[in-house]
Amino acid sequence: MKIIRVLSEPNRLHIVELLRDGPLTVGEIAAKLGMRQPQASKHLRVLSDAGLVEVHPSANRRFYKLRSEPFKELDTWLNSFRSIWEDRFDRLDDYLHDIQQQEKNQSSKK
Amino acid sequence: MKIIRVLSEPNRLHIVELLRDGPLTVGEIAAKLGMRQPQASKHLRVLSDAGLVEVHPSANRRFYKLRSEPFKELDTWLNSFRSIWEDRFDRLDDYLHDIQQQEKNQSSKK
DNA sequence: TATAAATATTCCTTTGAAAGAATATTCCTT
DNA sequence: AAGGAATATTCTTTCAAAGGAATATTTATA
Repeated sequence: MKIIRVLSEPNRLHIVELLRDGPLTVGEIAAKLGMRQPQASKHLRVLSDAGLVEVHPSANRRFYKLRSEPFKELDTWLNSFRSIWEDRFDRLDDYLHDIQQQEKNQSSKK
Repeated sequence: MKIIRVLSEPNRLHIVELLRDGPLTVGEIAAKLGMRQPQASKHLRVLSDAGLVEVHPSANRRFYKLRSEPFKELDTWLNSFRSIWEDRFDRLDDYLHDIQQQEKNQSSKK
């Protein structure tokens, strides 16, 4: 789950969202994000090391493009939580409520 | 997308995965993760501030439980990247699957 | 080949967040 | 009311990672 750690940096999240619409060069990314080129390169290095992007050199420039695997992985992980928001979990509230009642009764029992 | 920044800390990711199986108290979490109680409390504070968990006090203890909204939000965000890893052939299947999910959600919403 | 454009790397400084330790708070039990 | 268990908070220290600035590298073109 490297993707989460890597995307926790706001600029990198932004870069990934830019690349959602297609590959871009370093310069284009730097310009769109209002950052200097070295910073863009550094963030792209981190993204590349984590496997989130791949590079396609073209003449002078380098196009960065999203890779799918990390997103698939995140999707799989997220799916393991799906039962939580499909509201099968609400009876746990009742369970906790029962616990509270039991303890209340015990304490007032003597 | 606070959820990504909050889950970038490994211990917090671990806590969330523990809570996937149901609510736990601070002490239980600290024990299972081999960390000291104050650290557990501090991480839970961060998770709580970000809306990832909610608290259910019960006598001496406090049960922490996952909230669904941030996960839904992450799911929505992730879906905006789905075209990247599921091109042309699978599109129809995904569309149908999404429709089914939507109907499921609607019916459980009431 | 020299120069310019695009990109990468290195070094240094700064900053934010996590850990550690001690203490405070809350609530139950006796 | 006192003591104890569970949890929260505060303060300090530590450390990794991001930014800034300068420079190196690569590739194209004159």
